[in-house]
Amino acid sequence: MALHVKHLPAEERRAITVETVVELAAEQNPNDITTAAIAKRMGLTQGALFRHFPSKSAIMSAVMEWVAERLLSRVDKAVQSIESPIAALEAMFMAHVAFVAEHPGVPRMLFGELQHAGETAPKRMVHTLISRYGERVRKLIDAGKAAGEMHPALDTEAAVNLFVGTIQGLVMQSLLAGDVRQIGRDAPGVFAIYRRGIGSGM
Amino acid sequence: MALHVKHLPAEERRAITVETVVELAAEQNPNDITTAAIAKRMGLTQGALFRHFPSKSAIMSAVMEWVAERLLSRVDKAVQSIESPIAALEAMFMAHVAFVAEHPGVPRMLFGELQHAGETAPKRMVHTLISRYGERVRKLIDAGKAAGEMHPALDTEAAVNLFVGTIQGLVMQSLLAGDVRQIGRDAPGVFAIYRRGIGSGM
DNA sequence: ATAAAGTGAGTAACTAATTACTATCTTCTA
DNA sequence: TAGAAGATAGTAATTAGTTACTCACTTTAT
Repeated sequence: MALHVKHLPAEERRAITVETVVELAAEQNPNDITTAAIAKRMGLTQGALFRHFPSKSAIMSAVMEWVAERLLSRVDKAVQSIESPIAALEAMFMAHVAFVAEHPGVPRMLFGELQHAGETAPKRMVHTLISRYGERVRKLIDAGKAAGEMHPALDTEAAVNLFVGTIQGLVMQSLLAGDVRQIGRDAPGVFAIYRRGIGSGM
Repeated sequence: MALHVKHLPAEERRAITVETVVELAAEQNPNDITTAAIAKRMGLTQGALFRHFPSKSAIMSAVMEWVAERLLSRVDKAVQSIESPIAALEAMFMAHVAFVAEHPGVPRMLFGELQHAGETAPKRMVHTLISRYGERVRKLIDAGKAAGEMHPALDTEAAVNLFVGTIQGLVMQSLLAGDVRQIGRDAPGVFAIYRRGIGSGM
C-alpha cells in the first residue's frame, strides 16, 4: 500500500486515480462513484482531482483506456503460441475470466458506460474495446472452421456473440451471488457447453 | 394513448407510473430516471407521484413486480403444451427474447438494480425473479436429460447459467448496436449453438 | 359536501467544477 | 553550493445545478 503519499508527480497521481476508480467499482455501483469518493479513498481533497483531469468524464476515459490495454494484452498473451484455435479460444476465455475475477468492477463499469445516453467519450472507448475484442474471437473461430476443429456451418457472428455473452452471464451470476470467486469455479463447465456447441464433434 | 388524463383512481395511476418507468428505461440509463422525468412524461407534477408511492424505491419495486409477473407468465405460456423439453426451452428462449424486444429497458433495469450497494427492496425482488426463472430452466434441462434429448453428463447448473447468459449477451449486443430489433434477428443463430452444446447429439 | 387527486413552491442534501491561497519540489544562478 | 525564482501539487471554501421528498392549498369526481 502506498498509503496516501502526497505531492506525487502528475503522471503517477493520474495512474493512482485510475486504479482507485477500478477498486471502487468493485465495491459499489460504478455510476454512483463520485469525485468526492475517489478523492477520499486517495487521501486527497476533491478539488485536487481536477488538477490532473479536466472533468470526471476524462477520469472515466482514462479508466477505460487502462481496462482496454490490460484486458487485450492479457488475452493476447494467453492466446499466443497456442496452435489449436479451439484451445486458444479456451485460453482466451479463461484469461478473460481471471481478469474479471481480479477486477470485478470492470464489467460493471463497461456496462454502465454503455447505458449512458448520447455519445460520451468513455462510451466510445468501450465500443472500440469490444470491437477489437470481437475481432480476436472472430479470427480464432474462422481459423477453427478452416482447421476443421469447428462446425463448418457455424454462424461466426452468433458464435462471437455467444462467446462474449457467456462471460457476461458468468459476471451476472457472480454479481447475484455477491461472490467474485464463483466466476472462476463456474467458468469451465460453462465453456465446456460452448465448446461442444461450436465444435466439429470430433 | 391515454394522453394525460388527470384525476385517475390511485390504482390506475400506479399502473401508469410503472408503465411509464418501463418506457423511460428503454430510452435512457435507468439509473438516471428521476421522479421529475417520470412525472413529466405522465403529464403530472413531481409531487403528485408521492401521493401514490412513499418513495422512489417503492416505485422501482412496483416496476420489478410488474416485470416479474409479465415475464414469468409469458415464458410459462410459451412452454405449456410443448412436450419436448428442448423444444420447450427454445420456446422459452424466444418468448424471453420477444419480451425484451418489446421492453428493451427491462434487462437494463434488472442489471442496474443488481449493481446497487447494500440490500435494497427492488434488488431483492430481482434476486427472487432470477431464482424463479432459473428453476424453470433447470426443470426443463433435467427433463431433457431424462428424456435423452440432452447430453446425459451435462452440467445442469452451467447449462442454466449459460441460458441466462446467452440472453444477456444478446441484450448487450443490441445495446452496443443501439438497435433493439437486432436481438430478434440474432437470437435463432445463438440459440442454435446453445442447443448443440447441450443436446444429446441425436 | 367530502374525500381523493393534483398543484406548485418550497427544502435539505448532494453533485461536479472553480478559485484564491498555500505547501512542496526543481532548477538555475551567483 | 547556497538560496532565490519558478513550477507543480494540494487545500478549503464556494459555486450553480440537481435530486428526492414535503406540505399547505386547490381542483375534481362521486
